[in-house]
Amino acid sequence: MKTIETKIENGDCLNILKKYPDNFFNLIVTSPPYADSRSKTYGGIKPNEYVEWFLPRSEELLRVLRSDGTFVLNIKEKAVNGERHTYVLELILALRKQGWLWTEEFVWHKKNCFPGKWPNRFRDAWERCLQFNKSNKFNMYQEEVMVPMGDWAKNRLKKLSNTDLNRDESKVNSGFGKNVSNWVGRDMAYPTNVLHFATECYNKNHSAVFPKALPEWFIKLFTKKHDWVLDPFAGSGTTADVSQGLNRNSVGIDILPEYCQLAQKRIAHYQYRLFEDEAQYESNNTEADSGICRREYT
Amino acid sequence: MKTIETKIENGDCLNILKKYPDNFFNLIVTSPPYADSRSKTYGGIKPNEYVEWFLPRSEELLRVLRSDGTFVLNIKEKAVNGERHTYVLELILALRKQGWLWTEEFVWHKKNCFPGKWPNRFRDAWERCLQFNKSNKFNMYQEEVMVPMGDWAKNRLKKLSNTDLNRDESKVNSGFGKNVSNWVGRDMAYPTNVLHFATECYNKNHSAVFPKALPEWFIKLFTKKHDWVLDPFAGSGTTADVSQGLNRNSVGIDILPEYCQLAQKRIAHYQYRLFEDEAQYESNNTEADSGICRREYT
DNA sequence: AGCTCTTATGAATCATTGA
DNA sequence: GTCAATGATTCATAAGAGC
Repeated sequence: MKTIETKIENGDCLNILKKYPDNFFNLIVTSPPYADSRSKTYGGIKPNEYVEWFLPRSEELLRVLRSDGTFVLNIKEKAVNGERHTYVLELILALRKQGWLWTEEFVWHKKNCFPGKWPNRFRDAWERCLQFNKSNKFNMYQEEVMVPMGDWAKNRLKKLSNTDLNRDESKVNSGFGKNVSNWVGRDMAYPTNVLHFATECYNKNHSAVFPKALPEWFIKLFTKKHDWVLDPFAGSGTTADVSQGLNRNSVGIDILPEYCQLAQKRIAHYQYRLFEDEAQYESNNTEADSGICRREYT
Repeated sequence: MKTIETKIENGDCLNILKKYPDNFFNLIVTSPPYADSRSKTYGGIKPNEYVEWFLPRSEELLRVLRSDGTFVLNIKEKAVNGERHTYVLELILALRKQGWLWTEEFVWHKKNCFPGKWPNRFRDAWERCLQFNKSNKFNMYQEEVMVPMGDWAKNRLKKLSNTDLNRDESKVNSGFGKNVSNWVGRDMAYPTNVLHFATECYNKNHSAVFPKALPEWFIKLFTKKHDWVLDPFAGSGTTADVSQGLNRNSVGIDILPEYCQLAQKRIAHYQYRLFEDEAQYESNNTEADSGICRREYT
């Protein structure tokens, strides 16, 4: 029986990370503050200053990441003066100069993107999930994110409506039945580099970052149990929460005390639920208060 | 009834375009030869030389495009030595320096992408469709590409609740949902910047996989009938073919004579079919104008 | 368990107005 | 003239309640 640690630390990751040794984390997955958004609540970095702001922090990330580990960066540039800003492109180029390998770019398709209408632009329904590595020998557990084909097909068929049929030209033309026959006999399929997740929109009083499904997918793909996961811009602690649920150790850092408190509460809540479920749980409030949360694993 | 012109020209677009006047085309949509791929069949440009090769040609494109026109570039970087190459990012930055505005990046999600398995990479299921403009006052006919609303709308609009009327401002006080009655009776919605098209894989002898649905969508969105469409890397002539079918004038340029012959044949065939089925063709067109769906949701 | 119906809200963007 | 705040526009999802 091993213990899972879940730490929430308050401060700028640039400073906090100094405490951590080289080559420690197996995965860094984060959604940093986007340029020029939430300027009131999150210290708003200007698009033109974004790369300059980011690089010292990514330098620390490069140090604490293991050589077989992975860094996943969820980000999307906004429209400025009718154009997409280029700071994300410049960031990718700068990170490569810093020593990172730009291994892959996943697309997160936001199925329920924000509504709106403009004369010269459609709604933005996707974000980048940039994968960086220190070496091209990195750990990847592809089987852990395989899609069960049978269930998927069952669900898909059940939910199939006439609107779906109208929208799906290829199904109409090529015959849906023919495709179904392809699925028979195959249980699991590997995914692609396009991820389809909806943003979470339940009642929340803080600005949501990414949906749990997003870090969950990358944690499964790039780590195994008892590995260490870092989120240097933790926000309300989604990554730490998910890591705990998947039996991964994790560290979440955020500069705002309010967010750290929220994250702490999420983790504590989880601990409490566990406590109820399992009688032999040994309570350790001292550590929980100091930002460490232990979870049993059998 | 006016005449639609469809020209196929053999040669390097860098030279051919010199014949064309400034501010002539309403839309340029193309899928240029990707760097380092198809090197045997298409004169393979090396990734490191790609920007340098592209810029003189895009200079001509900038000249022949009208100031209210749009340039759509379908492209995707390949993995080189385990990394995504950066030439597309560099190209975007270079095009901006050349005077283009980088207005938007659409994602083309390839639903039936090429099968395969690698130890450190999933299948690549998306490509970029980069939108560039000469000014932020460009023509966009959004109604032409509207899609049916989801099933949710049917139930949602049956009864207007009071919460719809006073949606409280959670983060950004945007006064949302003030007039839900606007939705009643609507059955079409505007699309997003994520496009779901299947690749056409029936013609194995052409190396370019450019499904008709892709240029079709952009032609409908950015041009009206009798406008001029250019594809400077026409390949087998998909853009010209589709333009003709949508009653747009077009010019397709390709450096390979074989491709030009293929394209020529496609157009002739189509013309013949047009002549035969004129009545039916007109009616189809009316339907298309009223919003037949070419887009899929997952 | 399942299913239907209700309801809140999400890293949005542009045009206009005001300082 | 540049920058900042405000108003207007809008779609799809999942939690939760009810049956």
